[in-house]
Amino acid sequence: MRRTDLFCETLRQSPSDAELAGHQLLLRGGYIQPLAAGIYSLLPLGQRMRQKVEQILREEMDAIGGQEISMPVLHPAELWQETGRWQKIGPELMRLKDRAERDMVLAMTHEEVVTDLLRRQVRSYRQLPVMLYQIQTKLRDEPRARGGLIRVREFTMKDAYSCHATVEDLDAYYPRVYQAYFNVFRRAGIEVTAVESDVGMMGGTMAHEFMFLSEIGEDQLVMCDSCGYSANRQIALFVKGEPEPEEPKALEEVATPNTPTIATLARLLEIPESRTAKAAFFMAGDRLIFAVIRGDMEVNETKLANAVGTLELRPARPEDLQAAGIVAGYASPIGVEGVTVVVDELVARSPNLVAGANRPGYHLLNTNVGRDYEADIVTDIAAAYEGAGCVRCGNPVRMVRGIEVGNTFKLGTEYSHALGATCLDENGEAQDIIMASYGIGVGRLIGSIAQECRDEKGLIWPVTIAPYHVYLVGLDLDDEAVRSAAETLYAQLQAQGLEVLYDDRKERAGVKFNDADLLGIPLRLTISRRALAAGAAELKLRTEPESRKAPLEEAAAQARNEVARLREEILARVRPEELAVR
RNA sequence: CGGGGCGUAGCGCAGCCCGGCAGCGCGCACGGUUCGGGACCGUGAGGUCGGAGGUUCAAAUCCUCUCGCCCCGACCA
Repeated sequence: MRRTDLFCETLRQSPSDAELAGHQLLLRGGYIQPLAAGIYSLLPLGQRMRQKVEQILREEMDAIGGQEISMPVLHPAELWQETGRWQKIGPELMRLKDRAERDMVLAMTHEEVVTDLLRRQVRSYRQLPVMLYQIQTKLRDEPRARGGLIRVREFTMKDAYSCHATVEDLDAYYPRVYQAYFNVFRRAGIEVTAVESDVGMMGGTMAHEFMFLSEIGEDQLVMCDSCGYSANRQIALFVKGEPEPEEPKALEEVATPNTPTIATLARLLEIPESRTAKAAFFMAGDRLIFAVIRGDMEVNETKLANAVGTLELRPARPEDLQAAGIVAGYASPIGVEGVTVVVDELVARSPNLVAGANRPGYHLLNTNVGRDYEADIVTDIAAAYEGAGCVRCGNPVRMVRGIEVGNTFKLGTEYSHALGATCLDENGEAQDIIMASYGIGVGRLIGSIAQECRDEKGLIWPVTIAPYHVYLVGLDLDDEAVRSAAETLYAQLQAQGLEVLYDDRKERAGVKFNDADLLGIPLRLTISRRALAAGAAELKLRTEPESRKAPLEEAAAQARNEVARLREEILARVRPEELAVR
């Protein structure tokens, strides 16, 4: 491709509404163009990268028996009503009506449709297993799109669905997808960390997230350097330690003016925060959830939501508390009616905690679960924190941030049961089909790589996904001899099977070099009067500061070898991976 | 949805308080000089000042409403 023909305008300054470095570079390099918040066009360079990533995805999915299909983006609402997600999922699901006023859905994922396919097509266990995948547009009305391609409202996702006659078959297959996922990310040039995760709106029994570790990530991960335990903070378990055993003492009210927080309370009473019980309030629909946790810990909302069996948990507002007669800052479940009390298991086994007296300015000493109040649910609802004890080995864990670039879910029979997708087993009995779903966000992956693979001059793409292999800089092109040598080299490079972007513009050297760096093409070749005088082209890796001379007649072959070497370097990272489990 | 910020030429910004000709840099077009890491000189094109309403002799500027974009939080895969 000649630069004079390429639809690509590079910017010297990045648009002011771009925050992340990777996003800025994608904009400056002319890879993407925003249309609205979280909605982007891919320009030719961006589209080429998407195709590179998609090709890797196809190869890896095909290698584990995947068959590519294409499912609609527009769905009738009935299908989503059948699985209950029409009701369960909030405004994130895009809904619309067609001209006949029928409710429709813009797909955010495709479990419903693929399960509908199964119930129409599959009758016997002999037709299973089957792995179907597609690379398709997804729509999610994110409350807050941000970070360029990292978090968008419309995006391309590779989603795959495996369907099995037995749980054992799924269990045997799942690790193959897991391995294929690692292969995909490594071939695309990045390392990810797989962690066990919450099943969230997908439902099901086991899930992994493939996290690209990055400071800009929005997910928090718990990692143990000692034993390798890793989990999303949403579900991370940890060791809470044993409270000192103590005989229950008599309840006692004390005046504690102006101590609405645990910190002020502990200071006033001169006790550690761990000797207090903290109340936190959430709404599950119109049900008020009264969560009780030890004063030195935080509530993990995902654990709490799972405990009460809801997808929609939101912090309670002052008016919610007022309606229930709860005094914020001085609340405890003692004597409070009409709410769901969820007590962290650590609180349940900690004697004599200080808790609110349910009137302003007073607390109760020596509260004990079971004696002073009853819990509707006792379970683990505490959030892991930096330095908490690892659940597996007890050593302190570390909190890191990550971007979820892929996920895998064992769905079980959640969808097949709801939609009646069954097959007959060996005994001629109808069984719900066992399913799993697997996603990888293509744009998010590219955005993550852009954020990671760059320097102060611009992007530095892994050769496996770079839009072009070689950036051919032609200088002094008004000199006929140089121009003809450049044209010849351009043709030779292509004849070597290389993808070449040939900068034949009437620009000064600095402009072309800077553009080459900005665009992040792995290999740069320069041909100029000076180079020609030496009978050579100059060859430079994007990652190296200096160029070297390559005799003209060898230049194309050397370039091919360099690209092959870069590719092998990346592919050498592909290796077997053990399933991460708790 | 809560808090904060910003909408002026393709991009980056000034002008707004204190109302009075719509500006600067980059980019773009043309001419010339340059020519190996974002050159220089000259000429030029390009703007319903996000939109609507109001105040005023007069609004980019003041007031009201509204739309959009960004950041933090809430939420979410």
